[in-house]
Amino acid sequence: MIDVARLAGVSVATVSRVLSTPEIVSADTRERVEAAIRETGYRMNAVARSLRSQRSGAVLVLIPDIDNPFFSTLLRGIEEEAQTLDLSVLIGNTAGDTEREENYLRTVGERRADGLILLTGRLPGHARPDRILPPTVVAAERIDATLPTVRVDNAGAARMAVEHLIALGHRRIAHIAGPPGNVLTAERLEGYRAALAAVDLPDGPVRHGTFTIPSGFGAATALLDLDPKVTAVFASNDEMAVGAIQAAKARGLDVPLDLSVVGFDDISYAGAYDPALTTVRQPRFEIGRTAMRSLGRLLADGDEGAAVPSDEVLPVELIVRGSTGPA
Amino acid sequence: MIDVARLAGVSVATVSRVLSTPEIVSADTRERVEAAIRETGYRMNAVARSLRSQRSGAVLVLIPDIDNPFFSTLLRGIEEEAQTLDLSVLIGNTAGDTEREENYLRTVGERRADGLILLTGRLPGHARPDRILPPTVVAAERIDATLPTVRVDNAGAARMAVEHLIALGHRRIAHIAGPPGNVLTAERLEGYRAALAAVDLPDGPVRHGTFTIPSGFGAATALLDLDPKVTAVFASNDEMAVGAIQAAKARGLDVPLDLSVVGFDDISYAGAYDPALTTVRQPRFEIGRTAMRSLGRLLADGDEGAAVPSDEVLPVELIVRGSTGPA
DNA sequence: GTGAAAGCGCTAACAA
DNA sequence: TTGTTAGCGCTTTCAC
Repeated sequence: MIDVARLAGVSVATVSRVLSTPEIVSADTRERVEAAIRETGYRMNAVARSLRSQRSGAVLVLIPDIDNPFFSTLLRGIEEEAQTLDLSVLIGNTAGDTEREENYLRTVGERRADGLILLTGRLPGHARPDRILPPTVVAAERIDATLPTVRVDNAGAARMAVEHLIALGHRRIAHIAGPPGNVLTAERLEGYRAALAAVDLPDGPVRHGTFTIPSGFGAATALLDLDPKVTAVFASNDEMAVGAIQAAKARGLDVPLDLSVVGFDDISYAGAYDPALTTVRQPRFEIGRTAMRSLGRLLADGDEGAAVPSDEVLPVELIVRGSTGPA
Repeated sequence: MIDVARLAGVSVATVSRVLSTPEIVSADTRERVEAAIRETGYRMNAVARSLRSQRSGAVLVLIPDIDNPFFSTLLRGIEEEAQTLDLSVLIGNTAGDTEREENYLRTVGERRADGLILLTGRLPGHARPDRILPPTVVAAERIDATLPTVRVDNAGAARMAVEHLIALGHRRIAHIAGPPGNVLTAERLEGYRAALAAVDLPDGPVRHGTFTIPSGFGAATALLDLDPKVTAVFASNDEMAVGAIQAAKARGLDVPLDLSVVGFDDISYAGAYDPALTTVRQPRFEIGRTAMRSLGRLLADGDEGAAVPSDEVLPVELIVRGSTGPA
């Protein structure tokens, strides 16, 4: 920077101004400085800037499993928006490990990141209420009413899925829920029940899975054993729905002729499966993008904006494909 | 740090030593300082350390599409190893956009990152030979003989896949290749031809796709129209293999009874598909991990290690599942 | 083994 | 509008 200043015949302060607030520099000087920057091939040292300005210009994304297509799309949305905000994205794959979470949180304690996006579905640091979190936005799940959140209406979306089955004439509709204790599990189960209750249908059988294909297979097998008159299954995510289809095929049932199956999420290969999966599409990319946008606002506003934690609910869409048909 | 020093009755220099090189501090002082750190809840400012030590402690990963399961697993491997090396991972999703690539490269010019991992399959900056790249490792594809690379033997792996078909008695084996001009396309095509040549079989028909399901569908349809006597297809990746299976089903062919299909990559849902896909598994996680490990070494060694660019070739594995059977 | 002090490369008062 | 200067919080000689 000293070199640039010398070449342009100005002080380093002026060079700094051209870089951060060009509008307060006279057009003439600005051009001279810009020419000097080009000529010297000068690149700002972002670390020095961060030290002085007390902002790292980076955000940390805590993600349970980057390899899960659901989260990787969220991440892509985050990344896209971060780029337009000129912020860097640090990733922290926690693999559900609390210790790793703690490790990564240290990162922001050490000022490597200014803000935090939580995709982990739970509060870090054992939710210790004494711990002061940096500017934080929660995506995909509402885990704390005091934190700004971007999510979908899971209960409403589940209800939409089950109403689709009801409209097709199904009356005995089973549910493969997620693991007990999970927020998503509870909300989607609630939506399932609400849809049935709305048309005075009794609850069908319910089994819990773990959001994986094998668990969906197992749950569907149990369900079909329990009540062979079931004609439709609503699974709490697409993986379990695929497992359910496999279970149906395994016992010689045709999907959708003998059994209709609806999933949740619309992961990328839902449409490629045979039969193509009817499911509820979450706007994952948009959720990520919106979360990043909110965090950007939070960082720009200082502490003011944090006073009113936002709760943005994005719309879902029912995608009807080949895995559902008339009862 | 001043507070900690005061509380422990030492100078800030000693606190710094306890943090970075504890072994040169006497056990007694060290304990006093550590106690003071705990008591004050002091956290090191990583930015100040970076400024002083001229190392950001971060690496930048340039990735074409974070949403592609192939790349997200690579990224997970990178992340995992980075964590053990105590390095942060910055992601740059380029979406194949040269301008974005340039933008991200600026990041390292600005000293936000110390090193670079390229998953992009091409040299950034229009491969301008004048440009000096920071410590860089290339993963998954060999794009430059002067850069350390971690990859698999694509030709050998493709050959392995085709030999599997030959062993099953197939004699008329078609190939769905990737887009022309692509390194992977060329290497896998070469392996396909080598396998056939080794047993004096003529080349089967070849069509190019774009590594997507629809392109695989289109290519397989064209192939089957062209030569109905084809009994097996080797696709250059799993997505196109799935497309090929869909094409076969669409014309009433059974897989694997009428047509055997082999893919490449073993993406996560290859095993979930119906029929489950026979494919060549790339050790994606290991590739990422190894690339990060190499970069870590590069960063630790300074410029010395860069003299001999490494080329690590990791083993692949043929995963035989339901999509292939006897001719 | 420990302390004093000089920066790392910027930004932001404050002056001019 | 521009320059001077005092740090941001650390690490690392160089003394002692």
